[in-house]
Amino acid sequence: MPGMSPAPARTSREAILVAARELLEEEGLDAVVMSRVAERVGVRGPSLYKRVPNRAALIRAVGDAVAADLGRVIDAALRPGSADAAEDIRTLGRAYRDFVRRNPNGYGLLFAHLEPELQADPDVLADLGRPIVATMARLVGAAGALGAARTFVAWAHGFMSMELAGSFRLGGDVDAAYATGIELILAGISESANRG
Amino acid sequence: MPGMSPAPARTSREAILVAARELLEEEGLDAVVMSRVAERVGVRGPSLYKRVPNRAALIRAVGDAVAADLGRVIDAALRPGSADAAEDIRTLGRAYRDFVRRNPNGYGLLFAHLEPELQADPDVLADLGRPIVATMARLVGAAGALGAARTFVAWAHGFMSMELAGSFRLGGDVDAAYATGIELILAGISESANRG
DNA sequence: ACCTGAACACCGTTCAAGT
DNA sequence: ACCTGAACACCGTTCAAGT
Repeated sequence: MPGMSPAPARTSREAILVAARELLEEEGLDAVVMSRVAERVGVRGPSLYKRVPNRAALIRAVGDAVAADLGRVIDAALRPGSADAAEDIRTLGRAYRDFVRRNPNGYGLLFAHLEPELQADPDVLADLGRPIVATMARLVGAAGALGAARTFVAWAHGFMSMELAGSFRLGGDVDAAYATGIELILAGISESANRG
Repeated sequence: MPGMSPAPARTSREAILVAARELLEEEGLDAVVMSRVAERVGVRGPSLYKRVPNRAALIRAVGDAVAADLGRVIDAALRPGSADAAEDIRTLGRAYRDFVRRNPNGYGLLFAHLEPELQADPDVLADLGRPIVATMARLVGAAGALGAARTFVAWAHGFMSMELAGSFRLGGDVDAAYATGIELILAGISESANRG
């Protein structure tokens, strides 16, 4: 028949991304091996290169997908019209932690310091911050919003980074420390806003 | 002569660690390749296995060395007898950032989420926190010290993690954001301490 | 148009043979 | 006792040949 390909596609870029992300979460970044990804989607290693340029690009694309999911989580927590911005930040803090614990290795990809060619699109990451800045603006005004958002995000990210790395080894309740941290940051934010 | 080795050592574990750390800082973790480390110390790849069990152990040892250096930086900033604990925390915050910027890839090793076999000794990392908790105890009392230290360290680590990853892309002055963050955290700490 | 096996380069690691 | 080249397994990537 005219228009019929001599060899129909047996997989898709989407299936490859899903397989790579599963492998990442199940066994870590080292397990994301081209031949293993290929096996999961039913082809051989070399066939992947029809859909992705190379392994680094595949991993970057997985990071972009994780970032997109995280963006949806952030947007769901922050309703622009809500009356209580501080409560939105609390909701965001909890949702953020839930997301990271459900996607630990994918999240690790977003802020991995190493090997820039594996890094997700920086513009996508920057966009994650915008709704948080907007919510902070409702809390402390436009002038202090960026600084407040950066402090909150740095704290939340640092906390999760350390929790995932198993760095909380001095005892105490980690759940409680997270809740305390949110309140401490919120207190510091309103304190700083009142002073300046 | 009796007691003389048939083949004298041409390198040392220490030299290997130094070479690996240099390579890490100069070109990143992927550049820490056994044959390249060996070249720097004047032997061939297989000879390294007389001094270190394997690449993962070598990288863990580099991480331990970085952690030890960071520990000295922390101890230098926090003088147990000083009158002003809040000022000690400010000093620590600045010293911490300076250290991370001088050792970006080494620091990245300490909190890399990926590949647990590359992770530095968790007990060594935990010890880094003890003097910080002690300083916080002077600031807010023993009860809130651990929570305050965790919030501060999570923020500082998160900030540096994001700065290294190039995640601050919404404009503004990053130096100022760091200084603001320290004050915000300190304000939140005293606020929380006064309340509870 | 896509898939495959063969091939190549690169790297971690082992080991027998040298000194 | 340590060093080395050869060898092996594994992986990313390319490519000629199939359909």
